[in-house]
Amino acid sequence: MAQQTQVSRVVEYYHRWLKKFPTFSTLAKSSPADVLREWSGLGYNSRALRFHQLAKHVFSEFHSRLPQSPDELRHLPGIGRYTAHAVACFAFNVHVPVVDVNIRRILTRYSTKVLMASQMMNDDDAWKFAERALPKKNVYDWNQALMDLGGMICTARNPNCIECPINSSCKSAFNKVFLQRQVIKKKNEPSWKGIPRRIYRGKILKLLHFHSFPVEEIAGVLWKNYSSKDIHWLSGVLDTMVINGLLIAGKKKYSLIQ
DNA sequence: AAAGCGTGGTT
DNA sequence: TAACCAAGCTT
Repeated sequence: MAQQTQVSRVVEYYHRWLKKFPTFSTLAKSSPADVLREWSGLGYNSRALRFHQLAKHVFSEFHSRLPQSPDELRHLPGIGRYTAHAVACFAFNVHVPVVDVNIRRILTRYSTKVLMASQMMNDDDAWKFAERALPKKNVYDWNQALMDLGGMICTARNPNCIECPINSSCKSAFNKVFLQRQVIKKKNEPSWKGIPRRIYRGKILKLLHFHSFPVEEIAGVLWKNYSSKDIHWLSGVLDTMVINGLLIAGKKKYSLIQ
């Protein structure tokens, strides 16, 4: 849930989720529709489907027990390098580093001498650094502390170097030029009628929470009036969502997978 | 391997 | 207020 999402926003979903799906078994036996409805509002809906897939896999193949090593965890759907290490460390107290966006930012700032480009250290370098810096004991606390430092002090914008416990050895402490502003890169994300496609996808998914609709009715909800080109574009979006496993296409209607 | 993915709070 | 940002991952 916390992938690319603030923990503060996750907390309530986390508790609701565990109440509804207390075990891998219950999650595995639920429908994608249930899972997506419960996830609604958190964003990145594919994560919910992958979590569902993960639960099915862990339930049927691993007797509802997660593996404890990052290498094994990594094979599971939705589990990448970060999450594998985070679960290993925080759930099973395995002696491994963790590199999330906060820690990568800290490591970058801490070790960067050249302040021209406010580029983040590349992922492999960050992981090597984190591995090398890992203490012999209390790795759980170490990783938590770094993430908290990144979240509360060494923030992306306006880091509070004055209160930072490592400001005396940090290469970019108090350096405004470097710390002020992050890289400005434009996404140029796909859009239609000036609205990003992901916004449509979110609306569509929510619209289909409890009813199935044909393309025309979905279009009617999205736009006051629409053309055949709009229908064509929308059909493409819906088909992609079907491919993504978010929807199924019936004879005439689209719906969640019950 | 760069693009694409949700949403809501902050600056 | 438009742009940035967030316990990343998949294709």
